[in-house]
Amino acid sequence: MGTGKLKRTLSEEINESLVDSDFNLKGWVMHYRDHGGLIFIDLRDYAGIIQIVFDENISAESFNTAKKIKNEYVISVEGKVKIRPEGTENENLKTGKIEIEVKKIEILNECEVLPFQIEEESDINELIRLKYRYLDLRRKKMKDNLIFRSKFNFLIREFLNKNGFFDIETPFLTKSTPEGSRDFLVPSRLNNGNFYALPQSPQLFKQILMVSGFEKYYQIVRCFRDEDLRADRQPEFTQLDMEMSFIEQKDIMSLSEEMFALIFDKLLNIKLNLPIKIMDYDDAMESYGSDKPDIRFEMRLKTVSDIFGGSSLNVFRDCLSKNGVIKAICFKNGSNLLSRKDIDELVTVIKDFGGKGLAWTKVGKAEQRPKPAPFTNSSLLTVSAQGCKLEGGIAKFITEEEEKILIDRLEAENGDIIFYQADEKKVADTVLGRLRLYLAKKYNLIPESKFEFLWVVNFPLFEYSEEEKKIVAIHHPFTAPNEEDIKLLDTNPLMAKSQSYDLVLNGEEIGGGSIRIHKTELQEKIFEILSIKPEDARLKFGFLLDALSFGAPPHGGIAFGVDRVLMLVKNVDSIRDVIAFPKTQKAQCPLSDAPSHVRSEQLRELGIKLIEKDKLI
RNA sequence: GGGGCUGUAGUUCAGACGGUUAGAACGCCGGCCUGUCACGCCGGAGGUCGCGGGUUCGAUCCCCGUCGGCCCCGCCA
Repeated sequence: MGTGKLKRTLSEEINESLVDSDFNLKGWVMHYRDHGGLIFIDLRDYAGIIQIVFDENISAESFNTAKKIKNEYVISVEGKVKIRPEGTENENLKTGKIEIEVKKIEILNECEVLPFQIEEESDINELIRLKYRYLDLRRKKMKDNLIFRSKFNFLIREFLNKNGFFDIETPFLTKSTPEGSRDFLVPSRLNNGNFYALPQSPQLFKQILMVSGFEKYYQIVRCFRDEDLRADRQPEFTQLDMEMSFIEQKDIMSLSEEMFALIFDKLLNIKLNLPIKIMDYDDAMESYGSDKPDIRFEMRLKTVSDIFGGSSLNVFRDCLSKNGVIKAICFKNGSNLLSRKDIDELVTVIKDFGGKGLAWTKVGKAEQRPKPAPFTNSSLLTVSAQGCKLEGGIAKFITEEEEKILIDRLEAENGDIIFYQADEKKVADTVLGRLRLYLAKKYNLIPESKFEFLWVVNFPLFEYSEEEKKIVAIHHPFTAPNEEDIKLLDTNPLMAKSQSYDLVLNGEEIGGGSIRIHKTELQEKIFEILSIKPEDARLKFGFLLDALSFGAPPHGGIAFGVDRVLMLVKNVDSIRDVIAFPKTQKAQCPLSDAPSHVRSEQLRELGIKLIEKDKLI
């Protein structure tokens, strides 16, 4: 007996108004409850779950077939929609007020015993999840994530199409792009000894499309980087890549904002406050010790170098004499949250962050008490005008005057702890910035349900690389300097700021872009500063330089990390949970078993001979 | 390249000073059950304790190595 006269209906389409109508449903057996003379099945299709009932008095034949059913069998049933008997409704199900009384059933496919249960509450080992990813993706959470992703992509395409953008594909088999990461290489059979590189991003091609006159380009595109993996890094990941001509930084920013506002509104029902806040790179580093500040909480870094000009503390004095800085953060209520042992452990943490040590003082309530005799070693000496005093740690090296200004500047109150870092500016900033995040995470200072966007702008154009002993580009070598900084290129290029912008969400960089250089002369000057020889530039990306010389319009763009945005928005811990078929930390795919050996003929065709790694020169 | 956590039944986890037969829950198999919904009840099967070596009378447990998974640093926008 088969089903099939009726058109298939999805579980979500069935409701109480359809009582006594006949429907055909197809799907997977989620739960199977055999009560002897009555069998219940929770049938799952992609849209949801509905209960179906087999009663031997309604259809003995169906009932007998149903006896053979096990979990995850694929079935097709025909039956009537019935209101459930009073008292047997299931409030946890959208379809919990009704059920399907089955008249006909067909088993479309059976299912082996599962390696893990589909709706297991506890976390299954990720290796097993990935090996049986098709089963993992049957789980509601994973399915929801991927369906959300699909809607997200659709909304973006719709929005950009409405705004005059063209979706144009760019090659995957291409030439190494000038961004910093390691390329995935693809050997060429027709050109033995030569290799394609998979694109780290479509950077050069999208600029060339601007030269071609498309004016507005976008692509939701795979990018490849052969670097070590992290929870938020996969070797292949997806960017929303955009480029526009005759445009300025503020236009790209406001378009991006509009797009995110639409996404948050339509998909999450959250209204974003536009415009998104903008912060200078320098301010971000100064106040948050990071170029991607998490502004969901305060605890800003403060420079206190001036206070300690004449400090009796050797570490501080030495640091200042070497042109270093002293920075501090105030950890609200830290004295109560942290034991002495916790504080000591933070010193180890700080060293992992690259700091030399960690100075601290507790903030206590000042008491009216007689001043101790001079030359005592008590740390309870000082009393500030704010009714607070510093105690413990380095307090004994801090004068009353210093204390007063410190407490003021850090807005410290009774019960707080102040942490200090004395080092060269960049180190002090980043170390304290990381401590800020560490403490916030550990002591739950971050409002989890909040979404805080932030633009970080005015990045330096260059930085000096100690490793390479030369000036390198912060963004990429096609980033345009700020107009007013062009003159600095000849005098002090490291001071020049660029027309670039990063979009940060909850302390994670989710996108970045820049206005590009569209004049050959300026581009050549940049190469010169980067010590890239003209012949090397030609070799690597001569085709872009050529293109720029044929009437390139002013242009710029931005790219967003789709996986990361989805990870944040869906509040999952890893981008693997928003990617259908991700790889393990060793960049392997347990499902397909890639990467794998290839046949020797394949290698011969490619002119490739394998040698053992330790025999490499 | 480095640091941390981890690997015991199909799954999630217990476990022991180094000492009889390594446990639980869920799943699986068999049986019973007409209102369940993570159904229930009765019975049963299921283990190279990741792999290799060492110490020991004896190792799942201790030591060394190795492989895998996850998190992080380096690396990477």
